[in-house]
Amino acid sequence: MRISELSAQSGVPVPTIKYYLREGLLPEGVRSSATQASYIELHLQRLRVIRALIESGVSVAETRKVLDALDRPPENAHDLLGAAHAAVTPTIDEQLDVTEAERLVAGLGWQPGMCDPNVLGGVARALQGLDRAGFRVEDDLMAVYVDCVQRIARAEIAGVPTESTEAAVRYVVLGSVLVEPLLLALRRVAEQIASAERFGV
Amino acid sequence: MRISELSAQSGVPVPTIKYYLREGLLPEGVRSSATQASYIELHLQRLRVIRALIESGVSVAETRKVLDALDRPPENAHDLLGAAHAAVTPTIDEQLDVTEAERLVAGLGWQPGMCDPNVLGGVARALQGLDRAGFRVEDDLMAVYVDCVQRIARAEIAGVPTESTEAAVRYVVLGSVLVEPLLLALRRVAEQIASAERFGV
DNA sequence: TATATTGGATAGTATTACTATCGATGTCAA
DNA sequence: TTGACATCGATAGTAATACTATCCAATATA
Repeated sequence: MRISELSAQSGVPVPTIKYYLREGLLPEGVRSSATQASYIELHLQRLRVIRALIESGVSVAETRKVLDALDRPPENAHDLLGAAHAAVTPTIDEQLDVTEAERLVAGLGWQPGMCDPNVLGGVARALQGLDRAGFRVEDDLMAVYVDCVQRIARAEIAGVPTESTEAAVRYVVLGSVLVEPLLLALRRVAEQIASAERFGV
Repeated sequence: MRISELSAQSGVPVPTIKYYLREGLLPEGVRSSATQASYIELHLQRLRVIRALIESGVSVAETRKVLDALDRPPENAHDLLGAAHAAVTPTIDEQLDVTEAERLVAGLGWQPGMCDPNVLGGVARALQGLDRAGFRVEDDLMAVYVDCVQRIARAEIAGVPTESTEAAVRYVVLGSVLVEPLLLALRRVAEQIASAERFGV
């Protein structure tokens, strides 16, 4: 497959594919001469993953990190998940108070050192944003949030395929990132329906 | 309060405040002369909301729409939620197939016309992204997602305060948008914990 | 052999979210 | 009252991001 066919099959313009090659998102094709390289099905798949990530709001730089995690999977599944999360979680600054976040995730069975500091910091940052905006989440609602994410996470982790590392890697890395827009979109639909139920159409 | 004090109190630089004024995110202060305006507590609050939204990943243009919904609330709470969702949901293009999305949200009690087409389209777009990336969500996991967002949405809508329109507006508009980062962050922590439980530390 | 395509390099563009500067006007402390 | 400083409003500049366009020499392909 030449680059023009890769473009036709994927719907991604040739200059954009070249850009992804330059940025290291897409591995080079097999060079047959100075001005020829051939691409295979793998490149097409990868290109689709790239588009899905970018359209999910993941930046090019983060996409590269996610793909790196896909390509060079850490020793075990747990570190792999950490790598995927680290790729899409901005690093936090030091002066963020995580005590409230720690208290909150204690309800998830969290104990010190149990997860990536940046991921915990993400909770702290979200709480800070709510607080600064003067928005308070009631305790019982927060309990619902915590309980639901726990159910979701357990169902997700229970479903990690074990037949091949390859499959597990895809599942964990893509699942943690690509499902996010789905969850947010579903929540909006559910909110509109619940609102219609309560306030009439 | 002069603009410099507004800046000091909020931590937002003066040129940025001027930018928000220009963009219509922040209402003008009371003009006392050609080169003087005074700002009140309301401006400080509004500025904090603006920062919280923008740091949640909402664009300036979307933030303006969210704030418009806060300021000129529609007749009823249901339309209000729709306005908030519309402000942060990109409009979808026509050639998106929503049949799969409709089938999915049927589990939420959805029926045709029950929610904003763009919000439903958001589900369709998320499903398309997963599909294009070759990622399949198993039916039982999807059922957990649907069940959880329903529980979350019902708890949220049940908690809408009724004592004042002002409070209801804040709750619905900010709650639907500002809670998103919190949910995603909590899910990541829950995933890491569930992963640690399953695969050992 | 004529035409088209490719790879690689470089430069240009559109958008977003600020950030800086300026001049006329205005405030306030000494 | 005088002089330093602040403010408003307008305009222009900047940094980052994600492409998009153009060019050239080197092949392919018809």
